[in-house]
Amino acid sequence: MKQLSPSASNICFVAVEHFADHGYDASSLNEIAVRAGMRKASLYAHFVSKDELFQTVFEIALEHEHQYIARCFKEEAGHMGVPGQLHLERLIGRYEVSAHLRFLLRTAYFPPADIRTVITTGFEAYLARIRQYFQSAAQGKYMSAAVQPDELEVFCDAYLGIVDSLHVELIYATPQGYVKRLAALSRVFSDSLSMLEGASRGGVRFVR
Amino acid sequence: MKQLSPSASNICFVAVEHFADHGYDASSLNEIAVRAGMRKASLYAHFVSKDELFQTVFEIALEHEHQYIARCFKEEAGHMGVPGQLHLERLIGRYEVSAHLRFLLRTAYFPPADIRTVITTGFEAYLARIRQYFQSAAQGKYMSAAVQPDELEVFCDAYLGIVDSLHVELIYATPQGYVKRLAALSRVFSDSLSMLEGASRGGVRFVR
Amino acid sequence: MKQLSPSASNICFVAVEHFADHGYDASSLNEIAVRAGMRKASLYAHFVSKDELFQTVFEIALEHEHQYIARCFKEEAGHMGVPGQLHLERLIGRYEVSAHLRFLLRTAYFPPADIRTVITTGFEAYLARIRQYFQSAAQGKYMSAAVQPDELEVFCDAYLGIVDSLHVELIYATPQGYVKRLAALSRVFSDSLSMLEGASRGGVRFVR
Amino acid sequence: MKQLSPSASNICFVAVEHFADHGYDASSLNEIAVRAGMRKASLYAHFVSKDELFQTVFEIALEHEHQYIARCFKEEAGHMGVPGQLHLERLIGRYEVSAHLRFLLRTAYFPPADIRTVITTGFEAYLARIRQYFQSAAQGKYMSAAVQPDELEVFCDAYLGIVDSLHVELIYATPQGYVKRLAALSRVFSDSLSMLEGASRGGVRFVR
DNA sequence: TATGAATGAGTTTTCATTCAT
DNA sequence: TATGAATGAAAACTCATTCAT
Repeated sequence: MKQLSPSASNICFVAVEHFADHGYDASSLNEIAVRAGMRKASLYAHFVSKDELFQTVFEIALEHEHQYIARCFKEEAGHMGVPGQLHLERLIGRYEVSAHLRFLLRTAYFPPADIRTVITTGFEAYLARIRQYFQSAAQGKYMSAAVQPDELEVFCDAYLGIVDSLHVELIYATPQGYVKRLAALSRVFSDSLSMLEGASRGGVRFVR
Repeated sequence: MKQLSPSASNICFVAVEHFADHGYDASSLNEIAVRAGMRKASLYAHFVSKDELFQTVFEIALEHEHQYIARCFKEEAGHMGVPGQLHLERLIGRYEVSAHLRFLLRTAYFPPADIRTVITTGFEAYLARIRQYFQSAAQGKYMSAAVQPDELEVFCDAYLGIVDSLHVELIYATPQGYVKRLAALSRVFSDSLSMLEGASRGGVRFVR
Repeated sequence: MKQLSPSASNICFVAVEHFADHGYDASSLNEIAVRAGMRKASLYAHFVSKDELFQTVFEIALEHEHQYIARCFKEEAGHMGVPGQLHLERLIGRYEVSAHLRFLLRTAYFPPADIRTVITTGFEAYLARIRQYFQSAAQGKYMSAAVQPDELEVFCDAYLGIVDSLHVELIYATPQGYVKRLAALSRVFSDSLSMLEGASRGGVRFVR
Repeated sequence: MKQLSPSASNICFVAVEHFADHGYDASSLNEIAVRAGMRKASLYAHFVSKDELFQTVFEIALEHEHQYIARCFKEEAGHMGVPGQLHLERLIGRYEVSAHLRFLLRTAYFPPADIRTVITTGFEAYLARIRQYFQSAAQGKYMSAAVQPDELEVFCDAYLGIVDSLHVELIYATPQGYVKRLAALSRVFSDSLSMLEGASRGGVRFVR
């Protein structure tokens, strides 16, 4: 990712919000420009087209969220509890705070037709990263040796499924809905995890 | 919902597809008209505005999917297995076949700003309906008397969470992804359900 | 002027108001039709085009106002006072009450380009009629033999000028303005008339 | 009134003519643009809407005619003769020469519904200015001390009435008509004025 | 006589993009 | 790097008119 000038950065900063709120089609370069403190034509000194701006913003958003995910799982490292729990719990706060995440989800779910591939590729990498972190955490923690690789795969899939489910809840529902859904899915998830180990040793549960 | 003339119906038929594929903003009345075999101006003999067309299409889509859901759960009635299983398994087929469902999800997740409320209200009713069916199925089946109301609530929440998770998978991912996710979430879900009953009687599992 | 069917009459009745309020260009056949209790297409069973409707309405309006003028001057016949006084005094009431008059003035002042000639010709006939009535009244009353023909002509011109001046006041101003203007112009007019006869015989004045 | 760029000025120059000839509704931005040597879309670099263009043109027209009126009465200052005479005599020339005046009258008489208030307010100020000038001239000239304030008011009203009457004549009639009407109203007006002073000193007459 | 449906031409307006400065 | 001006293309929408029924 190439380095951006301060002006270009500022444009991107404004643009993420705008694209996140309105989507690609309903976003106007004019509005973005004005909010960035310049005229529409000036954007073209920084980006060759709406598409390029959008893609740049996408890369930045990806980068931001990649790093966020890394921090999130790093912080969790020492903790007990179900792997990935911290990430799930913080998702709602992150969503409110990070236009990058809001942009990312909107764009990933319904990418502009012309750049579908780029978007899809990027977002899959993002999810793969989450999966990777979860997997490591899961392996590193309590599942040590006993767990079969294909069992692990199942829990990775389920975890990502839960992540997406919460994403959607964030997109169209209320905070109360999010909390309920998080509780429900966490419960189910940890129930299942606990069965892995056998009731004898006592399952790990998400706690809220 | 008022009765539509054949022409108006045809327009809607074309429009669902179009809106589902491109979203509200990127859809052009011109294209819809041409695909419906008429000129742009003729649309206005049937719908007073793009908004009205869109909302009509939304109502139709809701109606269609309401009925689909009803059929789906009705058919499942006699079956054994986890409640709502049939719905989940058929989701991918439905998504491929029903522009109404594709339209519904896209619209619900990112509604046009001007009619957000209408859309949200309608979609919440749709989800509430699914929850209702699941709940009935769950009560009617194996959970009989023993299950506490708040436990049931949790499983309803989890079920809807799974539904949304699969929706998202359908929207941005491949069929393989869908199958894996369905398996994973089903496994987790039925694990958790099985714990409800106690290991003694042997848990019910989703089977694929 | 051809006889109109009841439906056609009703359309015209609605149309005068509409044209008077919005002018030719800003009037829509759709609105006129709806207010006349039918659909746009049905208008064409009665009039071959917007133009023809407009012209028919114009003829009707002319006819109405011709008759009104006749009544007005006839009623004045026996009265003392300045000739044409009654007409001037009643103008404001007529304007409020008669969409035909409002239509007539608007149309005469700014006729649709395509039918300028027709309109102009018609309206000039209307003014000529007023002039005629005024002239007769003037001759018949106190100006008897002594007044030179060219003097009479001047007062005719002045009278029509006053009429137009009041028309304009009605069009763009308030009732108070009308009253003031009427008083002022009447005063001036009767002053001048009174000089015709010489102070000896005592001038006739408009009185309000 | 904000300063206009040369392009914007040129557009306005073209637009006054167009609006004066066709009125608001029958004027097309496309035609105005083309006559101004540009494409339709370019207008929007200078004016945000048809309304804004129209209002700007209205302000310009008002300004122009305000200044014209000022010049007219200033030039008359030294003259003998009836106050406001010069203005009346030059009206026809002004009307032919000044699209601004033609625009002003058309717009004032039948303003677009949406901006009626703005138009009315502006035009009333224009008329008030004329009245003011006339009043000063009348006071300054021969009416010195003897004339009662309410008498003066009457002549102001009459003068404005005459102005409007001539306006209308310009709008719908021929130059010959104008000349006749001017003569007639001037005669009547000066007759009445002359009565003010008493026959002894000899009245002032409009002469043509 | 009335109308639902269709349509060509035209409306105002928006937008991404270009280019000379 | 920034911008004012211009523009082609397209948007949503309106309108008078036609025509089969």
